[in-house]
Amino acid sequence: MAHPQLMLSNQLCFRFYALERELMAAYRPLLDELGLTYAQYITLMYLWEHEKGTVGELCSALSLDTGTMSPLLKRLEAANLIERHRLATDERTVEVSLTHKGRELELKALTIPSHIASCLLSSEQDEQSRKYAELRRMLDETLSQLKQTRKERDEAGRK
Amino acid sequence: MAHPQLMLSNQLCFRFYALERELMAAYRPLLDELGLTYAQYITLMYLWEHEKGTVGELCSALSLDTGTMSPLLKRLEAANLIERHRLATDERTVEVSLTHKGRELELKALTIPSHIASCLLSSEQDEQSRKYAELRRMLDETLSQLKQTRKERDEAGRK
DNA sequence: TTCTGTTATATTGTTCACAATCTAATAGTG
DNA sequence: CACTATTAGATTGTGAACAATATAACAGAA
Repeated sequence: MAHPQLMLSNQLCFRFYALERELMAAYRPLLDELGLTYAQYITLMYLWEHEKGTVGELCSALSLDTGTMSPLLKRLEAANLIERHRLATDERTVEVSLTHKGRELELKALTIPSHIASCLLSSEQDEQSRKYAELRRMLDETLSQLKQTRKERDEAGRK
Repeated sequence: MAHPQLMLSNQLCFRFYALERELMAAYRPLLDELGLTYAQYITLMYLWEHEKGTVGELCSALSLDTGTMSPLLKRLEAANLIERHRLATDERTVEVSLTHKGRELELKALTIPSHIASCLLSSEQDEQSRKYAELRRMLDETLSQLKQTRKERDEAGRK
C-alpha cells in the first residue's frame, strides 16, 4: 500500500495546483474575447494601474522572471497594446507603456472580475474550524464549485 | 485612476496564481534531486498508490489532458521509470505501470512532503474571520511564508 | 581612464498546459 | 454485416514558466 504522505488525496499542494489550473480555465473564455492570456491580462492590469513601468518592475510585481516577461511583452507589443522604450537616463532599462488601444482594453476587461466571482462563490457556507483543515476545505469547495460552474456553462453553451 | 476591481492587489485569483508558482519553486530543488518535475512527481504518486492505470485514468485523476500527459509519459518511459502497453482487450487503451526503478523512487520521495510542510507552516496563527477575508489572509500568509523560507534557504545555500 | 563587477534585459532550451486535430479501434444501428 | 458515431491516445502549434547563459550599459576602484 502507498505511503499516506505520498497519496494524492492527502496533498495540500496538489489542491493548489489543481485549483490554479481550474481558475485559469475559468478565465480563458473571458480573456479569449479580449485576445489575452492570463499572464498578459495581469501585465496589463499592472499598467492600467500604474500607467507605465520598467520590465524589472513588472517582473517583480508579478513574480515572473525576464525569461517569461520578455517574450510576453514582445507579443503584447506585436498586438499593439504596449510600447517599449529604453530610458535615456539608463540605456539598460526598458520602460513599458500602454498604447491607446491598450488603455481602451481596460473598459472591455471591467466585467471580468464579477464573472470570475460568480464562478468562485458557492451558494452555501458554514462554520469555522482549525486553520489548515479549514483552508483545505475551502480549497476543495472552491475547486469543486469551479468545476461545477464550468460543467454547467459548458453544457449550456453546447445547446 | 485604475478601477478597483482591476487592481492586482484586489485579485484573489492573482494570489492563487502567485502562490501556486511559489509552491512549485519550493518543490523544484527537492524534485531536482530525483530528476523529476512536479507533474511527473504527481503522475508517479498516482502510480505508487494504484500500481498502474490507463492514460485516461491518469488524465482524469490529475486533471490534465492527453496533450500534456502523452509527452510527459513518454519522458518518464525514456527515464525508465514507467512502461506503456496497449491492452489486449481494447487496443485503444494504454496501460501505464511502474518499472522497478520507478517503484524504488518512492523511497527517495518519502521525505519530500515534510520538507514542503516545513516551508508552508508559519510560526504563528490567530483568530478566525469571514470566509473570503480569511482565505485571502491565509493565502497571503502562505505566500509570504514560502517566499521567506525560500529566501532564507537561498542565502544559506549560497555561503 | 581602464579594469572589474554588477545590473537590466534578452535569448536559448526544456517542460508544462491546452486547444485543435488526427488516427486507430471499438460500439451501436439499421 | 456495413456504416456511422464515439472513444482512447497521440500529435501539432502557441504560450507560459524558468534555469542558464549572453549582451550591453552602468558603477566603482585602482
